[in-house]
Amino acid sequence: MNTLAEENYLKAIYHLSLSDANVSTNQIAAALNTKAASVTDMLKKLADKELINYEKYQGVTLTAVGKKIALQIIRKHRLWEYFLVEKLNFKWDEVHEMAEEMEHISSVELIDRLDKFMDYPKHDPHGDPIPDRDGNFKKHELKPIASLAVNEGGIISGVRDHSATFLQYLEKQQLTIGKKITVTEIIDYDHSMILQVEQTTTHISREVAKNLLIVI
Amino acid sequence: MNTLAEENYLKAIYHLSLSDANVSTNQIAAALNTKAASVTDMLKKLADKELINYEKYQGVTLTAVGKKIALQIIRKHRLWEYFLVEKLNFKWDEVHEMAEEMEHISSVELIDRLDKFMDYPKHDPHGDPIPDRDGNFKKHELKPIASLAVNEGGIISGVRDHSATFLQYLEKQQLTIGKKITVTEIIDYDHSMILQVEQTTTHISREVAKNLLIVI
DNA sequence: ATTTATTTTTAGACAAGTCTAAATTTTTTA
DNA sequence: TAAAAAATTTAGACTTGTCTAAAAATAAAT
Repeated sequence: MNTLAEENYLKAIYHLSLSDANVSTNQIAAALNTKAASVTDMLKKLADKELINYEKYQGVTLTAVGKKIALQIIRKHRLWEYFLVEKLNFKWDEVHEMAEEMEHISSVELIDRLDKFMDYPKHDPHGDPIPDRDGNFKKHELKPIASLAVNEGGIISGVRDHSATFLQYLEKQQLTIGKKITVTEIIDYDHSMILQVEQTTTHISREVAKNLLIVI
Repeated sequence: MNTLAEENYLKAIYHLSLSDANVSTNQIAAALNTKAASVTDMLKKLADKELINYEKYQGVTLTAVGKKIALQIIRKHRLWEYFLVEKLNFKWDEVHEMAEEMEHISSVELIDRLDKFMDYPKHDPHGDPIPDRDGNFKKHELKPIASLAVNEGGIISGVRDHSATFLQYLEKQQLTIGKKITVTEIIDYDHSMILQVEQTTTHISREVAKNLLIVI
């Protein structure tokens, strides 16, 4: 199998390649809190194992095999997050670090049984889709609240920022997954938005509106 | 915290020190499938961290701190084994390897919540006691069936050999935790024993009788 | 009580993964 | 399009944990 470091690189490359097809050395270094020189060393090893396509100075993409491994790790991460929240009653801002460790437990049988135990959840506590055992998942169309006009709305279904502070803020404002929201006003000056959230009214900054995702 | 290797050494030393107060380099090497030279290196590191008492050529004992860490790891191992068997329906001979990985998940809060989720089990699927969060557990008096005389008996409550092949054999013979057994005959020639196990009669070798433990 | 055998430690080496500093390539900008 | 800036790679070093081979210490045996 692959080492812990290799798994973390593949996962980071996968996530980064969602926004940029070609992932750069510096992007990876930033994501993994390491130095560009270290990344270059590892990229060579991953290329030798044919898990990434790598040309010096040109950035990387995952091979089919590399992508599959990355998706298995993400599957494990998200299933464990679901377990921690739904079975052990952790809050959604508390589970990331633990899942970072748990995603490296190797047994496939274990994760399939965990999936069954929880009745095959489709999304983790932050709304991110959980790939099935073959790495497939359907990405529903998420858009940031910031992209809405007045009187438009939808169901809160995901976040772009997964930091604990952002999640805690949302929790406090009751802006959690599943809530129905409608934009009632957009302030010209700073593009902040006033939302109708079920019974109540909330005022959010553009920063927040950009990081909170809905499905229409 | 401690590295994975350090944790495995502490755990191995703990287990070995149950039979020998002073644990030798070679015993540790055998337990961890490594070489004596590697063990010596690690013993120096653990001694520097004051997790073991180590005098060259004299073997080692755990310090109070080292023992506490070892017991936390064993607590985690056994709770995860219980989870795998009771919640995910694995068989008792399938869980050891998975728990070997899971025992290194660091969060104490996680393991305490897992403990609560399962309603504070006292024993793992093999009958071994699960230490509480402070490392305490009461060891009930287990004795091998081999030590019994005719007409004596008890409740199967543990195993000395944790290998999958032994556990599978016991499963097939219905010699599982909780079963009440009585010795009906001991064969002089090979010290094998005939047992009454609930409704049925089973013949076991001395080898098996030495590795199957009961409480009277 | 020496010699022999066993156990343990030391010395030196290696792989994985990381780092800093310097060199090289690519990109940007004037 | 040449010079400056930014990004990337190379070179060499360090740590952790492991190994083999040789040396040293302890235990066993004649």
